Amino acid sequence: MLFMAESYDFASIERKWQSRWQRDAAARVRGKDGRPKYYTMEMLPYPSGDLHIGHAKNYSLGDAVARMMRMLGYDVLHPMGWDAFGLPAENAAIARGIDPAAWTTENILNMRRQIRLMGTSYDWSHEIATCEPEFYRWNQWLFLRLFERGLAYKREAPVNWCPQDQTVLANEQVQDGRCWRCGHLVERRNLSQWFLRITEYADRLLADLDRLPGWPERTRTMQRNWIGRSEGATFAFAVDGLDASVEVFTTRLDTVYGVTFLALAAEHPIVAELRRIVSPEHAAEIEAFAQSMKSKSELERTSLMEKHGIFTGAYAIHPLSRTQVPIWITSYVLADYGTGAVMGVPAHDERDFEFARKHALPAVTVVVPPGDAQAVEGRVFVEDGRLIASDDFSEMSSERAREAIAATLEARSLGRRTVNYKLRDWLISRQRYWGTPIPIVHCPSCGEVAVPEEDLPVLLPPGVTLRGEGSPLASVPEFVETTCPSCGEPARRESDTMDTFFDTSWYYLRYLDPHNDTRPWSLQRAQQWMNVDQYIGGAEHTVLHLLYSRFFYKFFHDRGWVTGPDEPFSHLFHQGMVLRDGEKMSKSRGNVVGIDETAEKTGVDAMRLFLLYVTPPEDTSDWTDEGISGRVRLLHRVWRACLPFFERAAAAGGENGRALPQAESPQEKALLRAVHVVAKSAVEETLSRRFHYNTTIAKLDELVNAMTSAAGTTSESPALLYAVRTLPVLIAPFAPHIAEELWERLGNPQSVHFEAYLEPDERALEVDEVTLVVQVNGKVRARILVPASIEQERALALALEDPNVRAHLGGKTVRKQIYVPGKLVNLVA
RNA sequence: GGGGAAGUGGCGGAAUGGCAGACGCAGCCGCCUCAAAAGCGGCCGAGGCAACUCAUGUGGGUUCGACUCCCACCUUCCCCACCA
Repeated sequence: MLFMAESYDFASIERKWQSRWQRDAAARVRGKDGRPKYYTMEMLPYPSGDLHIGHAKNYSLGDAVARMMRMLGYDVLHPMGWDAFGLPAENAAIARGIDPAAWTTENILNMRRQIRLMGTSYDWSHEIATCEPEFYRWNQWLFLRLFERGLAYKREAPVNWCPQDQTVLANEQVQDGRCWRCGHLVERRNLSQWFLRITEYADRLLADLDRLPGWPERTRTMQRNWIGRSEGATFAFAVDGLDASVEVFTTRLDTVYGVTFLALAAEHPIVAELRRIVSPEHAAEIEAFAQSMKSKSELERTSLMEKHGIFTGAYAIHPLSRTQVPIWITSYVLADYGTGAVMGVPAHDERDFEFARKHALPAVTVVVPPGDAQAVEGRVFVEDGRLIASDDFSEMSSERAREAIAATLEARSLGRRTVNYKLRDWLISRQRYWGTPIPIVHCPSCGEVAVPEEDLPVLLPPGVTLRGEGSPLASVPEFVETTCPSCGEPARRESDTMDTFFDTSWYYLRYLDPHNDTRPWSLQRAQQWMNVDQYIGGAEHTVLHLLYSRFFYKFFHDRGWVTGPDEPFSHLFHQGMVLRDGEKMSKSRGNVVGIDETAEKTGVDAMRLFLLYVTPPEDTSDWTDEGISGRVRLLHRVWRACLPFFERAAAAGGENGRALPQAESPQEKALLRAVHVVAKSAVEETLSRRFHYNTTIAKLDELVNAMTSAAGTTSESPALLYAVRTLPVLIAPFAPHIAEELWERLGNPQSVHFEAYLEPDERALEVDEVTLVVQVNGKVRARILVPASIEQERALALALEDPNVRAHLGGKTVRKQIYVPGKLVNLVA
């Protein structure tokens, strides 16, 4: 051997191209050059410190999509930013006695470096960080637009309070009765808080899910369930001995004659009044029960399933039967759903049944199954059926009875048909520092006054000592003490900050126009770029971020700030998690795969290929060191396949040999086909938005195998040269560094990422010969090699000639012949 | 309790009505090497000497033909969960 062949040195190749791409701003959008727009983005990260492998999977996929779409001729906007406000920064600041801004900035610097280290193609000229005044002033501006429309309001209500994080939480942020962030049990507290009236949009948020075919079905279903629409009726029971009534909501008006008690939540406003009219003993019991409910956490009250309750001593009058029913206070009625009171129908509701049995309340059967009416006596029957013992409504079907009873209640002004939602208004106040100050001033005479637009942003005061208790901003006199913008008298500034989900409900619009200092974004930019064509991120945001964003976008649409469809994300894709050797990665387990180490050990091209190859992107992937070494091997094979052509191809000039050559042999034909099979897969997986690049990369393996064996027999074939010249284009979206390096070494002056992707060529994809499977009665009995263009007659004749086929036919007559061109013949005897 | 997704070799997966197991990982054998690594070539679901038979969670069904479609069941994972 005269000299050592140069081997694939991923470290220097990756370093070289990352700095060159950054210098050339290679991923900038092109602007108006007639190409169709494509807005694709990944969910922006929280700057927690280090990029983890889950981010890497998200961005490997997102970057492959962006690069594919660019090479397919689109003007691609692919931005990145930072979800930079939030509790971890504040907690880190408390623990270390530092400024959350400093901690956040440091993390952003590190993670931006790591995202670049992955060789991703983001257009950094659109970068945003939500903690910067030039971003959050527009949070405040948008809040004021919501406020002036009555969609932002302050109200005292029982809310979720996390004692660990010392702040309130939105419903969506309570999981299994615990804080989504720290896992601490959530308490119930009555506090005055800011809400956004998302319930105003409940109907549209629900109905429009049907107009999002580009969203995963499970995500739409989960949102549907979360919104939880139910149709029913609301009607009132008069309280005996009191000039007041209690409204109840029900979806089962057909069971109304089965009511044997009325059940109230402990917080129901009528409870205080009842205490006045009942005996002192009952009043004392009511007080004690209400107190015991108050002291219990939401989880204890609702998830422990034990149904507690007491009789109040008061009675209500059934609006239809005019009978007396006892009024109970129970643990299982929710204060903030429906009316906070329910009609108790033990015979036809599981929960009422359980409660009635425990407290010896009677059950009255009023709906029976069509067949055996006796069968349900003494048991709970929750299905629809035929009514009995229900005055004029007896003998009706449940469905008809619901209509008829509702009509009667409406005619007599006793009630009305109503729709209820599980969705509650979105609580956005947070008693924390590191978030957007709510731009409101509380004036003793004027009430809640909006901070004038010219005074925005209300800046977060710097240098606040954070102790992790109390409301940090409330303890800063220079911040809180102000004058009323309306009357000029002394007033107090609102000290709550916003939930960070406010920031991420519209950040995709700020990306479009990140430096606009007169508006959050311009209508022109929104018209040019919205909607987001592809959004890729984890499934954990299904009912949080993705629902809030839809709400905001509909509001913007109604105000005319965006045009076109009133949904922000036309296509949504959830990538799966990444495990390591079947286990979750965590610092405590010590099994975290670091981006920096991986870049050093295997290179990021191999990492990107592995993450896309190991599973379909929506599935959970398992990171193994052996697995990634398979992708490293592939890249070495790619390199070696191209290596002998560096000098020759460069000398021949980049543009030569781009046309599909004539295949001189079956092997060459197969090689050319393998090239176009990769292209076909890549294009189809991209445009279908299935993104199963695992199959594309498997075909790339096959191509490289074919190139390796072709090189073993002939090194001068035009087909092999064509494959070598085309390979960098094929792999550019998935392994961008090696693609660029090979492209340059093969004599191309311009970046491979500006090339058009290889258009799958039908001539290259077609085959001359196919293996026809011959079945007899559905079982494979022969395989015959035939010309691809074979006629049906001829194929059947050849099939019948096969000795094994004849043996299995055993002389019987063929009753039926199935012929699938290019695939199989089935002879049914 | 409700809803959703999924069950295929030792492992990740491919095939979505037409040759089950592409491609890779692991393993085994060989070549190369003084040796090892790398690389290259081969084998790799089970049974059988073979012809073949069996095999995609289980049981049915539709079909010339089912991993794929339908029904029932089992298992796993995820989400919601006293929402009247």
